[in-house]
Amino acid sequence: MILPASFYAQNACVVARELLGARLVHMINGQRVSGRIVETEAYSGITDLASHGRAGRTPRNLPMWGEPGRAYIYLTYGMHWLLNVVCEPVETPAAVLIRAIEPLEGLDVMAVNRVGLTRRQWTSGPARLTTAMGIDQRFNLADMTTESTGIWLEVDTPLMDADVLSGPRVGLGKRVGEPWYSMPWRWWHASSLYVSRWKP
DNA sequence: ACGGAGATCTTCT
DNA sequence: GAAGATCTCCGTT
Repeated sequence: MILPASFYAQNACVVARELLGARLVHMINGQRVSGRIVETEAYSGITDLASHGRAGRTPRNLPMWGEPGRAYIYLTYGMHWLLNVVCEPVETPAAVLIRAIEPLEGLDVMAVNRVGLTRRQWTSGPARLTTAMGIDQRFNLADMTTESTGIWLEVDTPLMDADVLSGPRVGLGKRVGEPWYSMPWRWWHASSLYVSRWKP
């Protein structure tokens, strides 16, 4: 079952938690390339100082104010595309960043897109997974609640709370005491080998 | 295992 | 003009 817009209309933290275990699918030339989501982060509201939505509406963050269930894709560090799903009602800036997936289908495609790297390196990071799955700015604003766009999220393996951990978000000023650091808005599958910043 | 730096360019101050 | 929701390579330990 493809996740509907009503699902994404919920609070971004709820969506981030519930997306763990869902499957991200990209149809490439009739072939399913997919993976199970094992790590997410929530960004919500103009009071979230870590979010692109903090400074009001800008050309880049416009998708965050739009329809829930759309893709928000942007370039970071001049070379990496990051995939978010827009959440909460229209006019509320919120999104969930997909940070890591476990490869499931189209492994041959991923191997080509991530040549020279180990399987664990294919998709264990927000920019790694977009590269592996062939997702870039072409899909910004794409509707992820229908197969017609070629990219969507579907129900796969819902996780129990016992299998889920949460903590501070990654990659923002790492100083303890900053307001965004105190918010544990990153969720991950505790036992997955494909979580970013994985430590043995 | 860990840390530092370079890559590369858009966005906002 | 500086920083950025990152990744990889190369150095040292």
